[in-house]
Amino acid sequence: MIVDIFFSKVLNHYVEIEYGDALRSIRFVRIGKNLKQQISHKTSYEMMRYFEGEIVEFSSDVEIHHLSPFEQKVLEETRKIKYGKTLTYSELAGKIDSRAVRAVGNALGKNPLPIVIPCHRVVAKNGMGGYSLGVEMKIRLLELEKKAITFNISRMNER
DNA sequence: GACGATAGCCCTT
DNA sequence: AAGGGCTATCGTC
Repeated sequence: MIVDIFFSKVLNHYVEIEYGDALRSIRFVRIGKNLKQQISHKTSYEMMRYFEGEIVEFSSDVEIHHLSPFEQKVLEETRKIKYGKTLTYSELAGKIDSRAVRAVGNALGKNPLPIVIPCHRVVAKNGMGGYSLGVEMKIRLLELEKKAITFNISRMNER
């Protein structure tokens, strides 16, 4: 088992990424008890670039087999949401042929791999909805992506 | 059975 | 127009 760690300026948090056979868990910690950066895995580099404002699609395999079938379906569907896009809880439910809108929210709350499984891109129909790591962080992530997208568009228009 | 990271309706100010 | 109460819905615990 490997644990990678680096500091994210935008979030003002350390990011701890645990690998087993595949990507196992991602956690954010505020205070580093003299944590030193340690990066050995491709996904960790991708995450660093993500936080720098690059438009990144994550490639790694993901360990979620310990979760219920429903939760796995929700998270797999969430994974398909493209960078900078958002979906509502009910739209996501519809995609997996369910009307359990609130159960979707509950499943997302158990997401062991935030960012890589972009649960911050699932929002309420009228408003932001919740986020297990605090709505503040959700907002910051969505803003990061919005900026990255508009920056990219303005670069395209330069030529 | 109760509880949600929901949503829609209906009522009041 | 904004906010509060009520209810349908359904997967977890």
